[in-house]
Amino acid sequence: MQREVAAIYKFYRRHKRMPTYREIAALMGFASKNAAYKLVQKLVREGVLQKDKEGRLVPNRLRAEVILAGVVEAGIPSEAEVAALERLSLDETLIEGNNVTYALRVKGDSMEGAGILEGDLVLVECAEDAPVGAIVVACIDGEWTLKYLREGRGGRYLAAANPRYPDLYPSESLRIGGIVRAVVRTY
Amino acid sequence: MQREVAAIYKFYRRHKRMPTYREIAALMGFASKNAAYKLVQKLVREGVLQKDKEGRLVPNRLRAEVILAGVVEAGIPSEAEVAALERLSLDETLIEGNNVTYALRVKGDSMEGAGILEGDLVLVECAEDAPVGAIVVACIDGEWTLKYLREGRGGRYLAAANPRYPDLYPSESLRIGGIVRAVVRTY
DNA sequence: ATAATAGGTGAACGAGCGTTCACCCGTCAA
DNA sequence: TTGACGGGTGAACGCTCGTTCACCTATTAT
Repeated sequence: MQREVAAIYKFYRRHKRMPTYREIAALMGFASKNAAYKLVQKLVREGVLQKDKEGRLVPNRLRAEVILAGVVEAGIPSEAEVAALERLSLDETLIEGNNVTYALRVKGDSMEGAGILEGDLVLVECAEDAPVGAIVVACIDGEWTLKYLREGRGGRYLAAANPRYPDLYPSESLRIGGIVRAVVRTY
Repeated sequence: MQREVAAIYKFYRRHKRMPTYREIAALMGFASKNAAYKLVQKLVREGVLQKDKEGRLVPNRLRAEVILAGVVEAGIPSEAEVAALERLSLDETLIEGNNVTYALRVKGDSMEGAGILEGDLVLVECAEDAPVGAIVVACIDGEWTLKYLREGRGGRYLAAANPRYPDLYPSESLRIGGIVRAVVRTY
């Protein structure tokens, strides 16, 4: 039972799609794809697999996504509570824009005040413009940096979140490369 | 051109499968799925998309995931550089442990010094024990909280990363619920 | 002006899809 | 002994898939 599910997810990982019933039958050694159909029905009934409304097999979110368990003060949920909780795909949540998203490793402590530390990964959506106040990856006078985008009398400039760093006013050019959409830190 | 590819991969991320030609047509606003077919053919010819030998559209795994583009100082890579860069699936990277991983929303500013702000999402791997020094979700005298796990003469205690908060020594019990493996913040 | 081309529509085709039906055969309970 | 049942086979059904064909514009090159 568990072996069957593992085989299906192995197929999914290798092919980046769920198998057809014919392929499941081959995976399990069945001669008839109907045997695979009945097996899948059983697994769906048990909640191990899922189908979308068109009947296509969909990878179970439990295996692919994070369980959103409320706030810290609520603590770790019991196994019984987990069923009712929302799921969250990080890939989906963090890369939602239509533009290309890059991950950049942060160097230095200039954005420490905004909770962005050295070594963090920032997810940057490519954009040539950004709203004032956003955290941007920008090229100022030929050098790339990660800062707040601010606007003053003299036009736009870059500001660190760390008071030990001065504001940066462009002497020649200020080109925005992208907007920071998310910060990810792993331990 | 880049917009179309992005839309297709956005569909892939949301549905965990590639779209059919009919769905691509809907995505692009075409009335005929043949327009989608021709578009895909062009993209395949350019190597932006791939098909397997059965003619199914296959995600160019290089695009379904985040492009790891080096450090901030290197800036946004040009389209030519992108081909050589590493890719990264956030779901896979952030949920690597064998135990169940939960996402918890952070309340309060007690871990501000560690770059964990109010509203951030912490990914917590369930565990009943944790190494000293780790950031843990723990239940101290019946209350759940997010702190550093420390050890002193009197045994283990919890410490905030914000100096305005006192260390917490358990008067009765200190139960560890999980270890913080990652922090995610979206803007 | 004319031809060629890129990019769209709409209809059609065979193949493969998910699904259903009828049937077979061990196992187990009544 | 009998009958229900779980798990398998094989054939069949519509629907949707990828693919092809004929045709219709605009735009561009000759």
